[in-house]
Amino acid sequence: MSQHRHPGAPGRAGAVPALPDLPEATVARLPEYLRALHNLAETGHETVSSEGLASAAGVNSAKLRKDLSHLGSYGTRGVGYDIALLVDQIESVLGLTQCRSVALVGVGNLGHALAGYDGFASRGFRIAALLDADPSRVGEEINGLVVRHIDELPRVAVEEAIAIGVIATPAPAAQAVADQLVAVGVTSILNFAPCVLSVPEGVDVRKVDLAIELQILSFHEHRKASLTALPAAGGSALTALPGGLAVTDTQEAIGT
Amino acid sequence: MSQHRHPGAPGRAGAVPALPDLPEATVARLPEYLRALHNLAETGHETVSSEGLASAAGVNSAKLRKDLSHLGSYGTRGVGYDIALLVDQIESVLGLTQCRSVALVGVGNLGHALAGYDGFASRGFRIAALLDADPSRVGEEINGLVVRHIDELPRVAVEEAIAIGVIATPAPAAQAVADQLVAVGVTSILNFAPCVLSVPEGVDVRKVDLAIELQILSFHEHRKASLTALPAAGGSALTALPGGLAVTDTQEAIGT
DNA sequence: AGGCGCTTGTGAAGACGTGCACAAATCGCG
DNA sequence: CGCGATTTGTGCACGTCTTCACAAGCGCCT
Repeated sequence: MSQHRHPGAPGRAGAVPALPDLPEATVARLPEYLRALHNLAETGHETVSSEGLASAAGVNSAKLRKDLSHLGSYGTRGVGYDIALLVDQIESVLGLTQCRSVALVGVGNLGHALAGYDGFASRGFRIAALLDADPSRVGEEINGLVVRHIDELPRVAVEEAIAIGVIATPAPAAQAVADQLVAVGVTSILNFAPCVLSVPEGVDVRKVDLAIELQILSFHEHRKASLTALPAAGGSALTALPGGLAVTDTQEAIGT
Repeated sequence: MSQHRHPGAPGRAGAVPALPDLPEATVARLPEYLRALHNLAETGHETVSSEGLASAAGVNSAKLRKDLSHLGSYGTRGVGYDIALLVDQIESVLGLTQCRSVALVGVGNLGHALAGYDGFASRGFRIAALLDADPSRVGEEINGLVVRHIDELPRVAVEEAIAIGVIATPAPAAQAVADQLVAVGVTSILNFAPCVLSVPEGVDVRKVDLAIELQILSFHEHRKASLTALPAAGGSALTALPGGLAVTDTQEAIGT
């Protein structure tokens, strides 16, 4: 399929030493650390303590230290972490030293927005192709890119060296698109369609469902409402809300 | 703030017995079950086994049974789950029996798409207000809703009984918006801006970062590439890819 | 040079989530 | 009426993740 090759050393110290088999939970947090580090670097910092970086990333400092230790960290006791070095390390581990090309399938409401989202380019991803099955959408130009028909995927995949596929189609079309992506050698898929994709082993699928997030919030909202309503009485009471409300672990309040 | 009340019984058997303090992991999966159940209901099914529902939702059947048992499930041994009853149960637990009003702040690229996303309405959420700080965007009509200035938030929050705030602004503006939302009594926020929000206790924040998802995929892509490249030799080898590839837990391949 | 304060890295314990495997329960059929 | 097929609900063991607490290491100041 596609032959990847890490182009030389990351830039500074030792080249990728090994792939230390990181815990998934750690991998999921590394991008957040990376973003926080970039922010810190832009504000002129040279080094940062685990405490500082942790609060910037919204996590516990012990967790952060353990996460970084997993990738054979480069901190200095009594000082902290060298920001530039750490950025290089994390980017190297995440495989961000090379720009990966993304094919976006489905140029509807959401696809349109994703095509114009500049957060991708700024993190080293290049939207290399826009595809859609609807002929009336083919030919449209979005953000400097022309929408092509999904049947052109095989050619596009080779021409643009597509590494990642993003599915932003309606749910009924998603499985077929996924099959087509897999057929042309894509092994990483980001799925925005509200459905389960079945893919062969070796293909990674991550799902983002906006409605699910709202429903989870709804649950907590419902629970909070019950907690403040039930303890009072049964009827319709305009109870003054007590000081201590419910707490969840989604994100902790940061004092400072 | 807003007095919620579950309007009578869910529709059939016992009214919400209590709030059984579900595990977070379970709560996160309930919406997925709900979607699968709706699909099944539309295709004419009356009941479904844990195995069937599990595969439709992309999870393990044991996990599904345990999840459902947490909310005092209503399955019948030897038969399965009554779909209509289960839908009512889950919707009741998630607090979806009432339609919740959402305020969407930030009508840029992403906000535009979210405003037009019909997946919200179909799951019982109503986008009740569009807000933006940019005067040039105020007054624009999107999907039948007029964009209003963020300073009108206090009035809008009361008029529309806003329960959930969605932040789709650029990162630098997100914290200020969050503060404003909290100030008008919103206790659930869905944040699309790539930054950490600091909110008081009792306020739930869920974050969706599209770029982070891509970076996680990038890591796995990177790892898969290393696994197929390193074991061979050091140089540039066009190694035939072995049969057994890497597997991740994000989503398993479904054989059937 | 030596001590002191600060910060990292990590062992260990606890909390949480997952999956197996099986007993209990229900239905349908002879 | 009883039996077998089927499926739920769950006790238990295992693995993963989190958090605490502290020793080891580093730089700075005297």
